[in-house]
Amino acid sequence: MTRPRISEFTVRRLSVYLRLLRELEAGGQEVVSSQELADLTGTSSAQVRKDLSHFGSFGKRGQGYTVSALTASLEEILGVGRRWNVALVGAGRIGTALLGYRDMARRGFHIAAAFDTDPEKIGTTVQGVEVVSMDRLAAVVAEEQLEIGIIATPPEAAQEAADRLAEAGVRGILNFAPVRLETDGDLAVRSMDVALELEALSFALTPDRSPRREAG
Amino acid sequence: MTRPRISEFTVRRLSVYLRLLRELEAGGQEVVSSQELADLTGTSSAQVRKDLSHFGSFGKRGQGYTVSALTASLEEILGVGRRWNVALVGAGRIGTALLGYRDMARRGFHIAAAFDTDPEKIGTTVQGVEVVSMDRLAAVVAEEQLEIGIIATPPEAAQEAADRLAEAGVRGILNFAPVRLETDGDLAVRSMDVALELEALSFALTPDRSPRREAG
DNA sequence: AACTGTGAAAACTTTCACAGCC
DNA sequence: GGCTGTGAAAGTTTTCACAGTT
Repeated sequence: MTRPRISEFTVRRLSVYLRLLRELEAGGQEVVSSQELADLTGTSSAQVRKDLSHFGSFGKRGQGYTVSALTASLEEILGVGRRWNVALVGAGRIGTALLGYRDMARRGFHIAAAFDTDPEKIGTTVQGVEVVSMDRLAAVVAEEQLEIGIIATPPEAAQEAADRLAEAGVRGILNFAPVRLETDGDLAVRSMDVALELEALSFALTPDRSPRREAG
Repeated sequence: MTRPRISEFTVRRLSVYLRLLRELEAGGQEVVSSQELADLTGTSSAQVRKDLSHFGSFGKRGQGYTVSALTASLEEILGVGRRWNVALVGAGRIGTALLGYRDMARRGFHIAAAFDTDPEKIGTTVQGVEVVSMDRLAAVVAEEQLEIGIIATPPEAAQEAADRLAEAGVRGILNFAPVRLETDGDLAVRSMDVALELEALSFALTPDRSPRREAG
């Protein structure tokens, strides 16, 4: 039996469970039930059990889950028990904010180099990371075995950044530019888009004024 | 007939369609088909038509959609044809990056004030916006009629920021802190979480090592 | 002929509810 | 008694496929 395709929803929740489990572990709690995990992460106990069941059987009936063991299992499942080397493209404000995000390194995501096209920036150091010319992207990605790329460029430069990262051998991209990236199917891509989220809020806060079918 | 609950998926896609339509309009294109919209935004033509059908009938059979008219309709549906006044809580690196995001203001989301607790920052100006003490949050939100709050604080300060924003009368929150916010049901909340997205990439790039049932 | 709008079918996700184990 | 693991049911989203309109 091959692993059934795991949905994005499940993966997202596993991350949330893991974050909580680490807090519980730091607080000295040794055992946790699916109900408690659910209450603290905003889902249902059945959902927690179903999510975990895709990967195996981690609890003891009548008892619950051992916090430390489940933490370790989720780290292995998510692949975060290791170091990921990351290439950042774009050393502007978003890039700088990411470079200063200490949590990222603590969680195993190490930004090895920041690439930019601005000659003023190249050669400088931002938050302790060197800014390197885009021309050297392929070489540095190969040399330092960077597997994940973060795109924090202006929108018009994002597609080329993605192309270059993919060609250089990166296997996943986190995209902050508000554009849809065209990529090969074997490249994992996720996007974060502030404008989209704000528009979703705007929709939620806007009274319905759209055309409507009559009743009856 | 009341409007059926519109899913987050649909809202997200409407935003994407709108962004594309604006580009097409700027490029002088007058008519677009659901197929073209789908190809350019990465979905299916049936999905485009179904999404729009929740709000009315915007196209002409045999012809397609008038770009300018559909743009205007989507702006009205999403509620982005107006100005939204925004409160930013946290004037650190993420806050600064957001303040510098020119697109936000151009799209109608105006950050009116940035709140912080750091006495060093209060009174200064970041990207043209004044940094104000958290003590004045309620007063400023009321006075300037701020309806949306953005939380860009450290995680441990996020819940209090949310409570204060809600109490001050904000109706929606965009949360950048990696915590789950407890809020009243009538407050719209959306979260953006870099760590979660990176872990989702990590999962996608990690070969399956989880326990497995035997075949047969 | 081209393309929309939409019920019906398929696919997917969540919840239910209970057997099984501690 | 308490709690997990899991099939089955319910609910949600996407895709299909075609009648209807220009």
